[in-house]
Parts: sequence; C-alpha cells; structure tokens
Amino acid sequence: MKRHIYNCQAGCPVESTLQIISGKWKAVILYHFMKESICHFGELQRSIKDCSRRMLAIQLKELESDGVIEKKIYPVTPPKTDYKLTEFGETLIPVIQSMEKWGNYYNQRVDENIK
Amino acid sequence: MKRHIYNCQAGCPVESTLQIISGKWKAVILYHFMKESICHFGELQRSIKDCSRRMLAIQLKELESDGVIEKKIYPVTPPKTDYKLTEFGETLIPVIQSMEKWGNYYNQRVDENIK
DNA sequence: CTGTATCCTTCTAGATACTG
DNA sequence: CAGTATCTAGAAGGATACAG
Repeated sequence: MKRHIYNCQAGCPVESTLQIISGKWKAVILYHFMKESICHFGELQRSIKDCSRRMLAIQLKELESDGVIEKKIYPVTPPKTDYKLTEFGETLIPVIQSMEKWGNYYNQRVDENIK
Repeated sequence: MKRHIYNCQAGCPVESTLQIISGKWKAVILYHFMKESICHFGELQRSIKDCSRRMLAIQLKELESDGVIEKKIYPVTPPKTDYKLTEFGETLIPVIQSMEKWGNYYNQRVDENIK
C-alpha cells in the first residue's frame, strides 16, 4: 500500500503528522471517531458519502496498521465489525479538533461572505 | 488546477479545512511561514528538500489563490519574491501548531521505541 | 454487512528544458 | 532567482463483480 512519503528525519514535525493523517479521507474518518467512539463500516460509509467502499477500506486498513485504530470482528452473519481509536489514536484528537474548529470558522466566514 | 474535492456542505468542518490545507506540501509550507514570517522561493525549496520546484510553485499558487498567502514581486534582476501569510492565513496557525506538537510527540515516541 | 480483486481511466508528480 | 511548459511513468481511485 503506497502513500505519500515524507522524510520525517528532515526535522519538520508536521511531516511526521502528515505521514499518519494525510490520506485523502483519514482526517474525516478520525473526526467521526472523535464524535462517536465506536464506529462501523456501513455507518462510516453513509457518513462520508464521497468516499467509496474501496477507499474507506484502504484508509481504515492504513490507520489500523499505523496503530491509530483497532477493529474487533464479530463472527456473525451478517458480519459486524467495531472500529475504535487506540490509546495512541486518541492522542490525535487535539489535531482533529483544531481542524474542526478552523473548519467551522471557515464555513461561517464563507456564509457571511466576508471573503 | 485540480485538487481533492471535499463536499464541505456535508456538515463536516474537517472537510473544509482539508479543502484548504490538504495539498501534499501545504501544511509543511505553512509550518515554515509560521517559523519565519517572510519566505522566499529558494529558501522554501532548500528547506523542503523532497518538494520539487514544480510542486512548490503549484502549492504556493493554490495557497495564494485561496487567500492564505500573498506575494510581493520585486522587479529586480535576479528576480526576488516575498511570500507571507495573509491575515486569513494566520488563522490557520493553531492548526499547524497542533500538527507540530503531535509530530514532536510522535518523533519522540518513535525514538524511544515505545511503539 | 464487510470487505476483496480486477479492470481501467484519470490524475499526480518527477525530469527536463526553457523564459523573463 | 523564480518560475513555466511539456512529456511521461506510475499511482490513485471509481465501477463492478465476487466472497465469507
């Protein structure tokens, strides 16, 4: 699974952060985890309408392999899976929160046509 | 100039933020603006070694057209250009700071091999 | 429901050469 | 120095079909 490569040894901590959260939908996915601690595949799919099933699976897999989220599979029919942030993943919440906050500011700004 | 499209009407403020800062090098570029208020093209190029001249120009142009940065061209030979954050661009600083902070945490964690 | 595999088109981004 | 233009290989990502 390829992804953007950042040379984190360059001394730019922002690159390290991007290494983990720069996937096209990762920050959005993490935002949902922030709002709801346990998430399911279908739920996320419905919430993030522009992200295809394929992309959602890829992004979740990368987040899982980076230790940001973990999943629990219930061996039932139909299949059910719980996803949640790991303790490590929770440390990203402030980053997502600051993005949420700025996004709200920006949306309001656009609404008011200040720009 | 194409880029990721996020449906910001979806009610996810994080998507609005990504709309502005999700370019491959934008957050890194903004990090440099945060550290040094006036930046030059060549300076940024040297600082962000893995970003090609072409990519740097594209990212700067997008940031400029989004009103995040502004540039001032000195009609001298050889050419010289100053880039700096606009007032609007400065509102992004807390976002970049939270990414910086997490990146430092992450780098330290990796160093200590806690993971 | 929760994925995976494959095909196929579109997009990205490096290399290189050129310009004011 | 500070870009722009073009070409191209490779990567990303949608559509679709299939699987447990």
